[in-house]
Amino acid sequence: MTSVYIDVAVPVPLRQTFTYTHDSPLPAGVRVSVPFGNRKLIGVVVGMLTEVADTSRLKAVAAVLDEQPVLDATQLSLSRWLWQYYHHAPGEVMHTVLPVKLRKGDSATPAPQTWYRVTATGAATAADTLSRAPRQAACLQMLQAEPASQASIKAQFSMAVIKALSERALIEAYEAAAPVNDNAWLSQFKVGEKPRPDSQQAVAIAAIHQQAGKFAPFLLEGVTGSGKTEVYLQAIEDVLAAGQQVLILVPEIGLTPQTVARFTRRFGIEVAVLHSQITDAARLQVWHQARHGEIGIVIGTRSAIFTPLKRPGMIIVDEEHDESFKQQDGLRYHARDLAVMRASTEHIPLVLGSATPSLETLNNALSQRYQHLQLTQRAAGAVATMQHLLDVRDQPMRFGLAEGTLTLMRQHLSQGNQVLVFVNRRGYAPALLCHHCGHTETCRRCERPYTVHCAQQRLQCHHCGATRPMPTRCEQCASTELVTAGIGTEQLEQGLAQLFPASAQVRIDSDSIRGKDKLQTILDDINKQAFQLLIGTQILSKGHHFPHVTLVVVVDCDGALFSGDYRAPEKLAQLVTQLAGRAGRASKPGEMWLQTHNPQHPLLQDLVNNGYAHFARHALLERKMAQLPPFCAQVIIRAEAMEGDVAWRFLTDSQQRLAHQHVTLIGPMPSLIEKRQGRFRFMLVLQSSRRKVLHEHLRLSLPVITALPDAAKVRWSVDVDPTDFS
DNA sequence: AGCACGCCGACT
DNA sequence: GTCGGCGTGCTC
Repeated sequence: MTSVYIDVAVPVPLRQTFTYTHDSPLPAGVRVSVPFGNRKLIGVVVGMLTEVADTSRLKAVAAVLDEQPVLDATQLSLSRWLWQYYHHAPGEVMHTVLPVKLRKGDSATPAPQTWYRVTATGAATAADTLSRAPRQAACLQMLQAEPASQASIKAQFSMAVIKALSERALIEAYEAAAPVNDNAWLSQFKVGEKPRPDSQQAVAIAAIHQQAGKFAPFLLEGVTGSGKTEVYLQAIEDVLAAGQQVLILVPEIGLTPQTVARFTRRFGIEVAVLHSQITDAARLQVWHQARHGEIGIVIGTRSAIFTPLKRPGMIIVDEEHDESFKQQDGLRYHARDLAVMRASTEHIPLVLGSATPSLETLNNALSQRYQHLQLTQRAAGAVATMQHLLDVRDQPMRFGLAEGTLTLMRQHLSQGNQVLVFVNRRGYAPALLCHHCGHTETCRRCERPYTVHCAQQRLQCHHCGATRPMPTRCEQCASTELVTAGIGTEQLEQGLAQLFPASAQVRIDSDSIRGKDKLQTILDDINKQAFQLLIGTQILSKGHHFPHVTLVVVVDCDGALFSGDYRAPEKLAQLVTQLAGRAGRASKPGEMWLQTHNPQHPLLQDLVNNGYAHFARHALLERKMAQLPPFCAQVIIRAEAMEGDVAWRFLTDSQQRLAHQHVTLIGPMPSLIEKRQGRFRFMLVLQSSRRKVLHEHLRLSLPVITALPDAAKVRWSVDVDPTDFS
C-alpha cells in the first residue's frame, strides 16, 4: 500500500502543524478527521510532505470530510500568512477563517432542498380545469413551466395550495441540491439614479477605475460630508457590471440598515450582510453564495474579510482608521492589513476610506505606496464646526467642567439647542498633571509623560520602562495640586443632572445600547429633541448625525495628550474630528470646545487651527523622530496570572531569551489596566526598525519561550502591531 | 486547549 | 481502604 504524508492544521493552540499518513494524496484546504491524543479533531490539510524524518509516531487520517477543498487558494495563502505574521497556531487560524458550521464538521455542500415538479397527470392537466381553485391553477401553471423549490413557491402561494395539488397527485415533492446560480444577480443589476460627482469625486472614481484588474491600494481621504460613499458606489459600478464581486468592510457600529439600503437601492441587487449577531446558518449561507458567485456585494465587519469570492473585483474598507478592525483576542489580526494582503493576492484594487486616516495608512499614502485620493469639498448644506480650546488651568471645576464651559452650556440650552458632552472614557494611561501650571511629569530620557500606576504609587515611563516614586509637588511651580489626567469622569453624569435639572439627559455608550434596535431608538429620540443633554463616549463619533446639537464639549483632552499610549493623541484627534463632523447643520452651525490644561500644546493647536490632515502629518513627523510605529515594528508579549510574580517572572525570563542586537525590549511592565478579573497583567514590548529581523527573531524564540517552566502557568499571548496597550 | 497520569486529604 | 483535588506533560 502506498502511503503519503499529509500536513494538517489541527485546532489546538500550538504553533505547529501535525503530520498524518494517508493512502492517497489530498489537496490543501480539505477537512479531515484525525486522531489527536485520545480524541478526534477536525483539521484542515495544509500541504503534503514527501519525506518525514521520524515516521514511527505518525497516525493515519481517520476520515476525509470533503471531496473538494473548503478553502480556496486565496484563503489558504492568507491563512498561511496569518499564522506566520501573527505567530499564531495554524489550527486556530483555520478556525478563524472557516465558518463555525464548517469547523464543526457540517457538510460543505449545501443541504438539499425540497422541490416540486408536475407529475405525468399534472403535465397533462390543463390549468383552467381547476377554475374553482384559481390559486392552485396558477401554481400548477407555474410548475408546468419548470420545477421550483418549496421556498420559492411559498413566496407566492400558501402551503395549503401546495398540499392540495400534491393530494390530487398533480405535483410531487423531491429532494435536490440548490442549483448554483452563478452570477444570477447580474440579471437584476441596474444602476439607479445617481448624483453627478463633483470634480474631486470624479478624479477619485476615474483613478480607481483605471486600476481595475490589478492590485492597487488607494487611500481615499475625504472630510465628513465630502461624499466618500458616493465614490465607493461609482467606483464599484463598473466592477459589478463586469460580473465581479465587491467586498466592503465597515466598522462594527457602522453597519446600519441605511448603509446597506444605499447599495441595494443603487444597484437593485441583493447585498449579503455579515456582522457579529448573524446566526451560524446565515453566515454559512452567505459564505456559500459568495463562494459560488451568487451574490455581487458582501458588506460586513472585521471577519467578513474571510468571505471567499469566486470573482473578486474590489475590496473597500470604510473608516479604515477604526479600531474595531483589529481583533483584540485570540488571533489578533488587523482586517485592514489583511485586506491589503488579500487585494494583493487577488490582484484587485483596494480602497481605504476615512476622514481621519490612521497614521499607518497615511504614511503609506505619503510615501507613494498607496495612491492618495483627497476629497476636501463638503457637499452643499454641510458646514464645518468651529473648534476652540478652553484653558482650565486654575479654574474651579465642577464635576470635571470649568465655569466657562458651564456658561456656554447654559447659553446653548436656553436657545433650545442640544449640547453634547463627550467623555473620553477609554482607559488612556493616566498622566500626572499640575492643575496650576499644566506641567506634566515627564521622563527626562524619552521626553514622554510618565504613566501613573496607582496600585504601586509610582510613575512609570512606558517608552523605556523606567520608574520613580509619585511626586507630591509640581517640578515646575512646586504646587501641590497634582491631578491625574484621563480619569475621574465617573461623577460627571450625576453632576450634570444636578447642574441642569431642567434638561432631559441621555447617556450613549456601549453599555446603554445593548440590544439590536436600542441605538437607533435613542438616536431617533435625540433627533426628535426628546433630550437636550447628550453624554457619550466613542460611539457618538461614528456615523450618526446630530443636526440639533450646536455645542460639543470634550471634557478631557489631557488624558489623551499625555498618555503613555503613544497612539492616544491620534485617537483623540480622530474622535474630535469625527464628532465635529456630526454636529450642527447649515442653518445652525455648531461649535466645539476642548477642555485642556495645555492650550499651547502644538498638536492640539494644530488640530484645532489646521484640522486633522495637518495634525496627522505633524504627528507622523513626531513618530518618526521618536522611532515609533509606523517607523518601527512592534510586538507585545502579554502575560496574566492570578499571582502577579509568576507572570512577571515569565516575562523577565522571556526577555532574557529575546535579547537581540536589533531588537529593543521594553519592560516587562504592568499593563495600563494592571489587574483584570483578579489577574495581574504585564507586558513586554519588542521593537525594531527592521520588521523582518524582529519577526524572524520572534519565530525562532517563541519555541524557547513556550518551553519556559512558567509558560504553562500563565495566560500569555503575542500581539503583532498592537493598537491597544490596555 | 483537552485529557491523561500521578501522588496526597476527607469520606462510605 | 477509596474518591478526587489539580500539578505537569504530551498531543503527528
